[in-house]
Amino acid sequence: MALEHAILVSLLEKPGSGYELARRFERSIGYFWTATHQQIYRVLKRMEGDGWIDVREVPQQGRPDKKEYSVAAVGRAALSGWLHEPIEPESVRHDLAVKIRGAAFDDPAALIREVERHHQEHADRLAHYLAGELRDFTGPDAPRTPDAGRELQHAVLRGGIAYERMMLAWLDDVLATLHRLRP
Amino acid sequence: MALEHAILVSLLEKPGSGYELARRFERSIGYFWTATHQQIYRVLKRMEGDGWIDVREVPQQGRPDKKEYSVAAVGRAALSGWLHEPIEPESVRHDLAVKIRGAAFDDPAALIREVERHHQEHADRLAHYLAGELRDFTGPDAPRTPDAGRELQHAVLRGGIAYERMMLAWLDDVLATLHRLRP
DNA sequence: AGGGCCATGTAACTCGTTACATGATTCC
DNA sequence: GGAATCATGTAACGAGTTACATGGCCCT
Repeated sequence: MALEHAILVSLLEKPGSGYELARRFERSIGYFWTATHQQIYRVLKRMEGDGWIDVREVPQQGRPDKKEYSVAAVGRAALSGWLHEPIEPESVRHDLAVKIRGAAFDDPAALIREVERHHQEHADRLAHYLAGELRDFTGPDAPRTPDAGRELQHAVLRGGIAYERMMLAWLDDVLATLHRLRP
Repeated sequence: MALEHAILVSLLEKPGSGYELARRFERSIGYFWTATHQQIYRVLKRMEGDGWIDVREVPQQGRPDKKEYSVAAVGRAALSGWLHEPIEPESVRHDLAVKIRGAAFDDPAALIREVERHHQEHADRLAHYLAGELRDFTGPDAPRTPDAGRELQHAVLRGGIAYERMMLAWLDDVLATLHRLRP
């Protein structure tokens, strides 16, 4: 539902091709929304058909030509409309929680490795976000000029950081529980 | 991908009908997985066809008859297999984060109401989880006998609690940011 | 008489994932 | 020579959402 809106926001921040959008969804946008290039190309087609975005063919040397998309007036209006209508808080989906409750009917100790893997993955993500924060917001090379857009991006990033820290603490808790259950 | 496994876990904890499963997915299971009754009935059909679960028609008085499902040996094996294969940590999806970044191209102050609504909703969920924790795990009426299944359920619930607390703190942060950006 | 709960489902649609496909350039 | 990056897509399938449908019981 919100993929088209996420694309609009990203294109407003900076116009770009489907490929570039896919890369952004792997990086900065990735900590609150994910999408593959297949999905993105499909949605871009539809958005173009609906007049939400404009395309510009950009010939390039040494690499394939690309289509650069930018937000049209209709798209901006669509985004504004969406921003003003209320949405429901997301419901969470945690495969791992299903596994943890399922472990009661299997071998709980066998889950330890899996939980440790997840712990590592979240630690990596946290490190990545913290590096980004230092680079773009709190480090010495970060811009000092006040900018609403940057402030809001930073607030979202802080959300990603808080999420990863919470997950790490909880996974520690789960690991302790699993160890306690061992014979 | 994990809905069928979530159903298996729930049916192992206690057999029940599609309707009862739907209710559980609104309550206890709801803090790590959601599903509507339409989805559940569809998947139950498939699982029954695959021999994962057994059905028993239960005639009732004063209410419609129901089909009580329980996990068959094949289903137990399927769950065990799934528990032993690694899964990737979930990627997050946050509509609200899209909105916050989008607010830079609209009126940031208009988002305050929306963020406050989400704050309220998460506060409600937290209160609900804490009440459940007191009732089932930490209160005076909670069972005292050591039980691996209960320990694991409690660990998952602590995850839900940690998540809601994190969200509340982050939404406070976002609100402060939005107020700071006001003229 | 009307609303809510119990109980089961079908149908249509959108969204997301996985696999397949192509082709040039750059770097090691 | 082979892998990685840039760049765009199609096709098939599985998962999730929304709307519609039925019908009896219980309570006010």
